[in-house]
Amino acid sequence: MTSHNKQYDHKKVEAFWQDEWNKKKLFSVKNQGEPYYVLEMFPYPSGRIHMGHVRVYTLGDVLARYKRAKGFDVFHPMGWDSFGMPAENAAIENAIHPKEWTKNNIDNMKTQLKSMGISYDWKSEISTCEPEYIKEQQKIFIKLFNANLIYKKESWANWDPVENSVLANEQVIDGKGWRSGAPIEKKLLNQWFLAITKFAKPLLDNLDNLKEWPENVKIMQKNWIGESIGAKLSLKIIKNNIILDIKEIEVFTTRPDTIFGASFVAIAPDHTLSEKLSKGSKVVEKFIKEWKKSFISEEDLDKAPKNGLFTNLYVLHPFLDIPLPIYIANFVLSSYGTGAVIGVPAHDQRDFDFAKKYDLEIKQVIREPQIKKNVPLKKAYTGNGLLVNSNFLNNMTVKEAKIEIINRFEIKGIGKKDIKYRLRDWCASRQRYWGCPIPIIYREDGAVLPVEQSELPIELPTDIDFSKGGNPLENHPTWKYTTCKKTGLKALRETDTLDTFFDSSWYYLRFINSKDELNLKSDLIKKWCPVHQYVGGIEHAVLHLLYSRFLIRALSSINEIEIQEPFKGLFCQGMVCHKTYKDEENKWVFPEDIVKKENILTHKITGKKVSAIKSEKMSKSKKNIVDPVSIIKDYGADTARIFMLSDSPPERNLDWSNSGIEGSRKFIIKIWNFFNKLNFKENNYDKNLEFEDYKSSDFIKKMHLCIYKVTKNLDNFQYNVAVASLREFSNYFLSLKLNNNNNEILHKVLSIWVIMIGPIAPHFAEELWKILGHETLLAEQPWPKSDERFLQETNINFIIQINGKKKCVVNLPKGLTKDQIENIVLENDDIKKMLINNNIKKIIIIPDRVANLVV
RNA sequence: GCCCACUUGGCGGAAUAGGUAGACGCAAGGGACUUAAAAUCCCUUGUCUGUAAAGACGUCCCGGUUCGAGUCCGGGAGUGGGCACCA
Repeated sequence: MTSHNKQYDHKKVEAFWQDEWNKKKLFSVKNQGEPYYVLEMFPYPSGRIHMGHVRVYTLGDVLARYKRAKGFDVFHPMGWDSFGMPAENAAIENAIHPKEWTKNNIDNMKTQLKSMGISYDWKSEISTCEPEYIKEQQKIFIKLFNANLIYKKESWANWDPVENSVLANEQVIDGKGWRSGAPIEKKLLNQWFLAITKFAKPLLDNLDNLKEWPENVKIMQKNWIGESIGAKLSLKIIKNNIILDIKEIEVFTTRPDTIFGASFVAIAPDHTLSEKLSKGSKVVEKFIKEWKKSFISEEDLDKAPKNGLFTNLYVLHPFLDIPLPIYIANFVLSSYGTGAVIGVPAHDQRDFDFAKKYDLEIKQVIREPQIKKNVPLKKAYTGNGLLVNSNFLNNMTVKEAKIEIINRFEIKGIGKKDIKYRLRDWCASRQRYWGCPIPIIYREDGAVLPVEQSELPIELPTDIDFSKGGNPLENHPTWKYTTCKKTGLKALRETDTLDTFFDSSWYYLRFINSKDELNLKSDLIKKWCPVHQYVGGIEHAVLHLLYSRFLIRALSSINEIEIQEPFKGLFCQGMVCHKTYKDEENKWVFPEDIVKKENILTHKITGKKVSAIKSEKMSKSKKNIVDPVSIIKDYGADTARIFMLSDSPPERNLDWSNSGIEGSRKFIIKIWNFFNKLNFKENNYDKNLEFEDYKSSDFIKKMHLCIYKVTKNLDNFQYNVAVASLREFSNYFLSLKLNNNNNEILHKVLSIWVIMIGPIAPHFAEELWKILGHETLLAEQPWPKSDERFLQETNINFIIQINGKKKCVVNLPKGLTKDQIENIVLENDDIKKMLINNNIKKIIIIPDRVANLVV
């Protein structure tokens, strides 16, 4: 038994129990019970965990421990997303090899993660830069290559001149590289693409079946895939004596109903016609050249002025026989639809802005229902209404007109219904060293072939020189030179490596049998997949999660795997935020360097005045980082965990505060002191619980209510409320005036409470469990069940309202009839007084809840 | 510009099914203990009126549905996040 009144030594306690769990291999798969795969997004090994990690891994661990207690066979692995840019940057800046840098970081982060006491099955650890992982990934690549789901094409790429590499569009922020910050230029490159657009429809449709995904993530993916139902339409070019071999332009429009309002056609600067025109025209050539340089984010472009260049060409309006001018315009994207649009200024805002600028006709063809007179439009009208000025479409609704006009297109043989997606194929090529090599060779006779299986994995060369810049593999003296094993012909290796999103698109499959050869059709994968609960940041709502969904579908379409979706349940946690401060020179200041005197904030060292800005996501640049390693050292993992879980709902942002972490520590010490005052003698309990003020039945009732609440809260991811419910009940037992501290009921109730705090503060709970005299491990205890009988109230507080406002509360037995209640209400003295000058018009009675008198 | 989310005391937040708004915590104030401080414990704390009893108001704003709205519907404002001009 633990000695009394000793200090709670979190370092000793936490290390001890982590060791015990480890020795007993508690967190390995048991192969009994219903399988439950809990996975948190694996980290990039930056070298130090941050508060965001602490939050997400705490959330995942609460779930894993809770499900284990509930009898599930929990699989909870952890690994490393270990390829990527920072290792290469470190190599350049600090002359350390990426492999070594990454390995050191993993070692450090693993130690830090272990200090948090998370219930990982470390046996299954994986790292995406290891040869075993690369090998399996290259096999997957070859499968997709052979099925034509990976292909090479020339395409505009975002060229980062500092990194000498291509960035995906979504990796470009404000026209700059998301890591280098360098302005991005357009460059045409031949690159590897994954055919995600082939799966646009099923990826979209199956979102409806992801019942355990947050609605906002599904909406984001839906918008990202962006299905548009419209029409494809061919327009004849007239008065064409410039380009003779192009006789018509194909446009895609989602609003074919507005065709009678069309006043121009706009094509993308890289449309075939634009390119042809540029060869014969200096003006066009200059316009396109400017467009190539002016790569800025699409968002900025949205706000930027619409620019266009008249081509001196016209198309013929298919129904009005009038010429419509063709413009090359900066707001038309070649990657969407056909790269050409038909401009209807009255009913599309971009077309409206363009028409205003170039003085084109704005002809309204849909009447707004509210407005009667024909007032000139101030902006485009995109809503519903009846068609006007539209010949045979007049008086139809938008919906009817769409159907009719497509009909007419088909009769005339100029167009038809068409569906387009805004989703683009996934560019997976990276001109970098620290990534998975693409297992392809280019033979001297021109053949492009996958590497033979027996040669896998193709590993990176270790002797690498970063001093030249550019693509290190391309620059390596020997690595790329090889021969074709079948023919003996000379060949060159592909020197692009894979986007790290590829690595993270299937890693959850690798965990399952991390050491053996990957068999995607194995029973183990069928047993554990899809992942029952995936936890991670909302920032991955689209890319990572959509790519993962795609990869499974691609493999499943070629019969390589038998699951359709990677993640059954998804939970996205909020960011960890902290106050930011700036001094008078507008420089960020560390919060710990600030002193407060009479409500004036000053810098501890410089003495300069400092002002609080706001609470923002923790980031190094804003100096509002709190280091979890020192927090765990000073306060302990359990205190950090309790703080992470209290107060803020997991899906919302959490504000770091010192008083919050202090409060969590006080709670632990308070409970600790209480438990140390107890003195249970096993097998010698007093059966009758005696309190000065309470009946034991109340105590048991409250305990069952607590079980009910905490269980429900955990099931609903309301971890903050679960902590509150546990504190609420602890406030109750802490306040009891005990006559006897060796009581069986008390022992039982406290044991149950300790089991329930287990997933939240696991080391602390083990320690309390020991104080209670148990010789088992708390982590192995089953979750308690609340007994319905104790949740039934015999009396309820019944509310009496007058005109919907609460007037008084009476305590009534449960189950009274409406008539009985009405009598009681009308006989109530307070109510009688209030009714003296009023006539009752109506009485509404909801038994066991409320009565409302309408007067 | 477009899309999404959010808005409840001094603060973080709670509130099955529309039925006692403010659980739990933080901060603040008062008290006890102490030579003193820290720690701990006890009390108070949505706003307004009132000595009090009590009453009125109150979940971003405006309107609606309802006997009854934090909760449902329509419109608006503010804050945060995302974005690839998606025709």
